[in-house]
Amino acid sequence: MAQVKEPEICWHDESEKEVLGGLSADASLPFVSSKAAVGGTAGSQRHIPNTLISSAYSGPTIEDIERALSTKVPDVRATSRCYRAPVPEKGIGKSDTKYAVMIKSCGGGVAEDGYKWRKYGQKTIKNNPNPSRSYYRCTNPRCSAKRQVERSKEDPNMLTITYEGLHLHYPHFHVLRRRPQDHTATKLQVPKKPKLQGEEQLHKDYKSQSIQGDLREEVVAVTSGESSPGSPDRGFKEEASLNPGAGKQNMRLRDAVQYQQGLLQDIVPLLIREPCSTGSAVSSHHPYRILQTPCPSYYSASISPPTNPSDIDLGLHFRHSLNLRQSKDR
DNA sequence: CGGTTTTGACCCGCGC
DNA sequence: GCGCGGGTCAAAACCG
Repeated sequence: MAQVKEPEICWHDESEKEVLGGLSADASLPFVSSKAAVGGTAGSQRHIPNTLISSAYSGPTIEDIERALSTKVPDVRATSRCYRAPVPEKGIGKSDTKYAVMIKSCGGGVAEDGYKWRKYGQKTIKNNPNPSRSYYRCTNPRCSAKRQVERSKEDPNMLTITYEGLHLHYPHFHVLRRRPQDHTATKLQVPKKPKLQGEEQLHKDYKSQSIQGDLREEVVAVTSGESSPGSPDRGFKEEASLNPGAGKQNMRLRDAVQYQQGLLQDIVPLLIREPCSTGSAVSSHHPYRILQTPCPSYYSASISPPTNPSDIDLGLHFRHSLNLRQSKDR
C-alpha cells in the first residue's frame, strides 16, 4: 500500500496572523448553515457544499453551541449521565481551555486530531490499572496547546484525552487548503506521519484492516471547556491524492463534509470528526457517514462504511456541551 | 543530523 | 512539615 506523505507544516507568521484573525472572525460563523458568512475569497466556492450540508443537517447551530458552552449553563454534573471526569482549571489564566474527550480507541490507536504533538512526558497513574498517562505538547513552538492521553480505568478500550489550551493555528491540512494560490504553499512539503507509538504501533496493522473493513468508531463523551482545538482534515487530502478522478458529485459531497469540518474545527473537538485518526480512515470508497445517536449530554458520532458512496448523512449531534469549569477557591 | 520518544529526576500543590 | 501524586524537565536513546 502506497504511503501518502503529508505536507510538512511551515509556521509562517503570515499564516498565523491570518489564523489569529480568522479565529475571531470565524468564531461567529454558524455551525452549519447556508446563512454562513463564509469568509475569504473561497466564499463562493464554499456556498454550494454549505447549502448541501444545511439541507442535510438538522442539528444545532452555533448559537446552540455557544449557549451550551456558556458558563451560564447549569451544573452539567447533575444532568449529564456521561459526565466522567471534571477537569478543573488550576488557576485562572493558566489555561484558556481544558476539557476531556472520551473516545473508543480504534484498535488501540490514539485518535489523530490534525495537529502534530510531541510527547514530553509520561506518568504512571495511581489506582489506574492501565498504567500510564502520556503528556503531549503541540509542536508549534508558539502554540501552548497540550493534551494528555490515558486509558480509561473502567474500560481499557476507552481513551481519555484531555486537551488544554487553544491552538493558535490551523491543523496541518487546513494550512494547505487555505493557501492554494500561495507559491509558498507549493513549497510545503508533505509532513511525515506522526510516528506511531507504543500501542499504536502494535495495532498498526489491525487498524488499517479495520479501516477498510467494518470501521466504526464512537466518540463517547466530552467534558468541560469553552472551546476546542482544531480539526483533522487529513482524510480528505489523502483521498484527493489517491482518487483524483472522483466523480463530480462525490467531490461536492466531500467538499461539503470538508467544509463542515472547517466550520466545526474551532468549536467541536476534532475527534468527533475523525476519531480514528490516520487519515486513511476516509477514502473515496468509504466517505464519512456520521450517524445520529440519540444520546444527550455529549458528543456522539460514528463512522461506518456507507452503502452508497454518496450517502453522507450528516447528523452530528451536539445536544449539550458540558462546561465543568471549577474554580479552586482555596 | 534533526526531530521525537523514553524515562528518571525534579518541582509543586494538596491533604493530613 | 511531610508524604504523596501529578505535571514537567532534560538528557539519552531512538528513528527516518
